[in-house]
Amino acid sequence: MGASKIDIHSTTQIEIAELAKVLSHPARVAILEYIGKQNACICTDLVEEIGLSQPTISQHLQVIKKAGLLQGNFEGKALCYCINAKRFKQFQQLLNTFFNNTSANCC
Amino acid sequence: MGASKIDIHSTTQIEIAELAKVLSHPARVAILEYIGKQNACICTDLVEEIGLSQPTISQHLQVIKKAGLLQGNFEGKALCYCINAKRFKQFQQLLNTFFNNTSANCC
DNA sequence: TATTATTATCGTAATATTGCAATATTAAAT
DNA sequence: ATTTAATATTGCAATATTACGATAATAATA
Repeated sequence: MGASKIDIHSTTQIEIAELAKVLSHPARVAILEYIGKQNACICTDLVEEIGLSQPTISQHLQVIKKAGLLQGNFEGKALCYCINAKRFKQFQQLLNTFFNNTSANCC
Repeated sequence: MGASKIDIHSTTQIEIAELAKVLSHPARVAILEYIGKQNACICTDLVEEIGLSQPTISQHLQVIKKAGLLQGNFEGKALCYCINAKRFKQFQQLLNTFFNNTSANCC
């Protein structure tokens, strides 16, 4: 096969996986860190900041965007990327709930 | 290409990505949830619990193990899987540090 | 309107992931 | 020592991801 059998899992499990996938590549971690560090919204220099080609950065941005973690102006020149704080917080809470419900109680 | 250019990223970024990759598949989220829910260490019925074949479950367990999130007895019969609480906590803290350092301050 | 700077998309290649059937390995029990 | 129950490994097919060059699209500016 190869494709995931997502139909056998709960919606929460799927959402955790979808969001975790965003952080599952160091470039996307770096992109989020960089955008978060900037006070301004103009994030055009990600390419030389991260060290990957412009199409690759754009592709990574799509992944982050698709998960709802970015907001702003996405077309044409003078882009404005910034983190969707609400969704970002939601992500953090989802993970912390998972962590706290999954603590080990043996060994 | 296809392979990741991991050499251009910080060790923290790589570690976040490696750990996030564990949660980037709903089956692995489900496995961790199930093992965490058990009070005992014997977790042999993952196959029918999750709904994937035994080799597939085993493969997912390797991924979780490789990231250091499981501990116990890994060979032969009478397995004893449980969550490595220390590493698990470390994972949670790593993510929370990332989240707290990456909050949005524009838009 | 033409230019320019910036981002997105397309096409393609290399690698990784996901899944399972078949088989091998392991360790306890008979 | 054989059997048995449980997990790991191998081999393979299908799909997904990662990366980049070339090109298209976008919107502000000259």
